[in-house]
Amino acid sequence: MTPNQTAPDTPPTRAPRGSARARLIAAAHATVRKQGYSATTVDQICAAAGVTKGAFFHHFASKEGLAIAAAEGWTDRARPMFELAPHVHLDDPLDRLLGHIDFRLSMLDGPTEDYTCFVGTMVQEAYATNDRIRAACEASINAYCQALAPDIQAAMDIYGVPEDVTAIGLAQHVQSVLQGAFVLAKTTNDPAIARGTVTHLKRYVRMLFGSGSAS
Amino acid sequence: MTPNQTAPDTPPTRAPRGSARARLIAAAHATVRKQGYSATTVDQICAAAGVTKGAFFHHFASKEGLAIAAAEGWTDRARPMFELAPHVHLDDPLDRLLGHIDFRLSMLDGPTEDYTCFVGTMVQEAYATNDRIRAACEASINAYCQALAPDIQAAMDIYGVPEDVTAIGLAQHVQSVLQGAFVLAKTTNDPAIARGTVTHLKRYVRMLFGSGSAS
DNA sequence: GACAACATACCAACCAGTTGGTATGTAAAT
DNA sequence: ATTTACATACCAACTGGTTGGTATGTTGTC
Repeated sequence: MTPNQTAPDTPPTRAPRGSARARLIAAAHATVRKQGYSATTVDQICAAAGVTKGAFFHHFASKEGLAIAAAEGWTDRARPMFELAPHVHLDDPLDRLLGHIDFRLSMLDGPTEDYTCFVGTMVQEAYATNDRIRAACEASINAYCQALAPDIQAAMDIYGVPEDVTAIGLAQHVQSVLQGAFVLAKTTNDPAIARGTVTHLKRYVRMLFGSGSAS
Repeated sequence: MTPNQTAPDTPPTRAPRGSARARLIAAAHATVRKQGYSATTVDQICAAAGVTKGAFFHHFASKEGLAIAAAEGWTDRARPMFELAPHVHLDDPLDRLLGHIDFRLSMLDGPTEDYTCFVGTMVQEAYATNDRIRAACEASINAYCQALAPDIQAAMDIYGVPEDVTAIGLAQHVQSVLQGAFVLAKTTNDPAIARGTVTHLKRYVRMLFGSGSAS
């Protein structure tokens, strides 16, 4: 007759053993993208992950520890998404670059927190107050730019670009426009402006490489 | 002999009466740009402004109230800086636009928190959780784009641009690249990448308008 | 002397992190 | 093939410090 014994065999849908760490990182991604880092509490992350605080501090030494692990996890999560996209199999490197921009453009849809960047959001709150988090965010952004650079370099070798344009510099510009697009999208809570700005980016890349691709 | 009575007549350099509101807004700008909104406490803002909590809640109903006032104050603070810059007196609207980009480029120097955007930082933490702050940030960004649009439109009328490029859309792109430049600068705590990305923006504008200005 | 502009003292809620414990797996010893 | 010993994974309750906000007192100004 005890009221909390609704059924004799209903452990409250506890998450499978061993999944807590991954669930906490995923919960951090979701919650921080929506609310920012400081406004996100450890309790909120635990609730979203479906684990208790004890599990949290078993896997991470502190909230900062999770933040750093989540920044690394963000890179791991993004990598396959970009590497498995269809445009990577195109022959022409410029087509691959433009295909990537189109791919990023197609992601700008749905709720804001579903397409914005975890590390871009977090670094804004951490750059001056927590250098370890800042460095973890830098590493993640840097990995993205480094992944983009080879195709850009190959396109430069074929088509040529104005002097003092570098592959890594243009990759950083791509990343920069995307991050700015996210900020603008947040001001209206609508991806329309973001799509416009990424479309400008695509036009710039086309113009830079002589307005004609090989295909 | 009480040790904290160093001098009989030293009121602890209290701020002049009537300045508290403006000082609090300026302190909010500085502190939020450095730490973000959530990590910034009311006590910190009061300390930076040199006033007490009583003064804070005399002028603002809540922390949210200050945030909204500070977003409006950000627009007021930026306006004269842009309107009084020398390039606004150039005859050619494209020269004025390029002059503005150069002006923004020249601001990318010194400590990160001195050139980044208050509303851009704040909206990232507020877009999903506080619609009043979000709307105040939107208004500030929008005012900037609206201020930029007339020169862009005039340049378009003279030089022409590809179809489906609009003045307001290009103004939003300029703002977007700047916001992205700030995010990238925060990842390295160095404005070098930001300068690179704004240089790409300048090249894009030049190419868009046919690569030759009037002057 | 009345009202605005502050200052001081205080509070309830909240938050990161701790404590002490339990459940589950695993490997060596018998 | 058990038992013993230990390690990992997790949980619920608690705590000390912090935070946004309030209640009340004081000072300058018209």
